[in-house]
Amino acid sequence: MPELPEVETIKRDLEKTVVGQTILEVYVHDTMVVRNLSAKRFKGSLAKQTIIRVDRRGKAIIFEMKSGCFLIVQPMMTGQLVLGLRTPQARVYFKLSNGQYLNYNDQRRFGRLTLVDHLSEMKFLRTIGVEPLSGAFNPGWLKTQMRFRKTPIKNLLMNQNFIAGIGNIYASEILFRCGINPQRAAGRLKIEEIKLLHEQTVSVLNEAIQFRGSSVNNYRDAKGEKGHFVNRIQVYGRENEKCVRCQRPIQRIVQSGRSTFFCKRCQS
DNA sequence: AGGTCGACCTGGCAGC
DNA sequence: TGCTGCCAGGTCGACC
Repeated sequence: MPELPEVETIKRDLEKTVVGQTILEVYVHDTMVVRNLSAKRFKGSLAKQTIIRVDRRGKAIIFEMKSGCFLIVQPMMTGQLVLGLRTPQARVYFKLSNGQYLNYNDQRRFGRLTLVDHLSEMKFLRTIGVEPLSGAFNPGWLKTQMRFRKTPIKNLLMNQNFIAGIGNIYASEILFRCGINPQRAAGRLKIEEIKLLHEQTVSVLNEAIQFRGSSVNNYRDAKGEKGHFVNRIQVYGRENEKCVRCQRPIQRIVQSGRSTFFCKRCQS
């Protein structure tokens, strides 16, 4: 599912269309995706609400309502927020005052929609780490925070309480561009490597946003379209294919239960 | 506290 | 054609 660039793409598209719209009706076809309230209260609380702002934190999209409450959407692996006509597979959909529907689709049903009065009610938002595209994420901060961390650098990049928004695809891509082996202990990186890691994290994420994200499986943006960054992915999902730099086969290993793709020769 | 693992779900695909 | 096992972009709670 979507990582930071995909969620940011959805957020920017939605922002243009839904800000100022009023939710006329809410339909909950699958109560499982609404976690903290009954479907009835969820519908009752959101009906007639006007959306005044759309935001993103890590891989979550946040809708702020005029009354002051917030709808947080975590698409997880297969969640999609698609504007337009009603989609038959929608788990939840919102009828907007401009006549459009905002559909929440989610094949695997891992995703969740949460309604709160204060963002701090959500543990996910209380503990989430630094936004990698903000000024707070810089080489000095990274150096201090990485010291003494024994976990492999790839795991640390994916730790949402450390940096917000990097998932399995971009973690592999960032490390390939840096020439850093994903199994290295985070605390053992040299200062030049930390600077490179910072620089490549920012540039990979920005480039992916520019290309409207990656579509590896069923990611779709708010218009229901695929992203184009998939054509620029150099290692993720390319086990046994030739490394673009040295032509040797890309390796796949498993770290904390997740696949990691890298080039043994180019990443040390 | 830091770190790892299994559970949560559905569906596509490879192999038999 | 079926069946089985494996795999998938994330997060949480339980455990060491």
